[in-house]
Order: sequence, then structure tokens, then C-alpha cells
Amino acid sequence: MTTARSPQTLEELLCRAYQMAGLSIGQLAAGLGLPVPNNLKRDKGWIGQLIEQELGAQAGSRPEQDFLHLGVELKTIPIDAQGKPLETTYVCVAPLMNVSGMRWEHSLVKHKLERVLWIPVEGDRNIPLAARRVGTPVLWSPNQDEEQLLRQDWEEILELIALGQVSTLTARHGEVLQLRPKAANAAAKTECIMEDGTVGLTNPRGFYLKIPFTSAILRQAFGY
DNA sequence: GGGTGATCATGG
DNA sequence: CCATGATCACCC
Repeated sequence: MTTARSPQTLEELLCRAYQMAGLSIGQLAAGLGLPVPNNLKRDKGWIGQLIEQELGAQAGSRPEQDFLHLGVELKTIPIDAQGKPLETTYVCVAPLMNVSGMRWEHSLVKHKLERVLWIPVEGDRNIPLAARRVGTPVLWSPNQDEEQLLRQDWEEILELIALGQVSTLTARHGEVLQLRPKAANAAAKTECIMEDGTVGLTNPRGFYLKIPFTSAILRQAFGY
């Protein structure tokens, strides 16, 4: 397989992203010499990694933006025939310990979402994986309203974590940002604050963007 | 275990 | 029908 050179400028990154638009997953994979799995059941992050490679994102699992030197986070997002996201969007892991004194301005959520390059990809499961097409990219930064919504949810969730309410926090909390399990399986444990202030163990959690929020981002970008 | 990339699959 | 809670693969 080829290792794409990392884009040096935002313009170059966008140019490459636009060049992918309209191509199929099969075409991209062929160009990179990668076999296409029959489905994503055992390869859930495969499309994301394919797009990363095509655009020359740094591989690795650092809790950082994909294009740190450009200040851009890359997100592929599965959409239906109407352009509506089919899934929530993972943002980052949530801190469950030492959260007192944390501020939105320094949060990983804010940092990751400061500038996102959205790559829509057809996601209907009745379309064979190789036939699914890549859509037009969207470079997005939260406007004032969007950031306020994110901030409110983040602050509310962090407050509950600090109060030892992790076990009562569900994905229903938050208008646009939700907290959900994020782990290999339900057996994975990490430290958290308990209601009585002691340290306990719980399933690791991540922050996710709810579908109506990302749907609105795409809708505004494409004007429908 | 903690992080990345996410989608799966079923209960409400 | 679809969002929530669970899970998959890989890296370190």
C-alpha cells in the first residue's frame, strides 16, 4: 500500500478532499491497493481509515486533531439518500476523574471540534460497500450558537461527572452532545468518581455528537 | 487499559 | 423505526 504524503496546507487538503468527491469506496481502495471487506461488521472503522490514508492523515491514536499542523480534525460521516447522518459522531473520550476545575476553553471536545473536515459517505447498508460513494467535503467550525450548545452540554455533563453521577448519566442527557460507552466491551473498566466521593470503576465513556446536530451542519453546507 | 477509527443490533 | 448501549479492529 502507498503512504500518502501529508498535505502541507489547508488548500492542499481541501483540494484532495474535493478530488475524492463522487468516487466510490471501491475506486479509492483500488487506488491504494487495499482489499474491500464484504461488510463493516468486523471492520467498523475501515472507511474512516481509508479516507485518512487517501488524504494523508497521520496514522496513530493520539488524542489530537488528525492534521495538527493545519488545525483540522477529519470525520467521515455515513449519510442516507437524503444526506442525513445515519450515526452519531464520536468526538473523544470523556474524563471521569479529576474533573473539578476543568474549563470548556481547555477541553478536548472544544479543541477537536474547532475545525472539522466532514467527509460524507453513502452509508445505507443495502449499498455494497465498494459501491458507496464519497460526497462533497465540508470544512466546518462551530458558530457562536453551535459552540454555546456544545459548551452548555459539556459543562452540564462534566458537572454530573464531578458529582459522582456517571452511573445515572445516559445518552439522553445533552441537546447536541451526549455521553455514551466507548470501550472494547462492557467488561472494560476505568476509574470514576462515585456519589459518596470515593473512587469506583465504570465503563469508559466518550462524547458523541447527536444526529440532528451533524445533520444541520450538512444541511447548512449544502443548502437544503 | 487507554486511545484511534467507527458501526452494530436490539430494546423501547 | 431508530437511538442507545454494546461492540469490533488495531496501535501503543
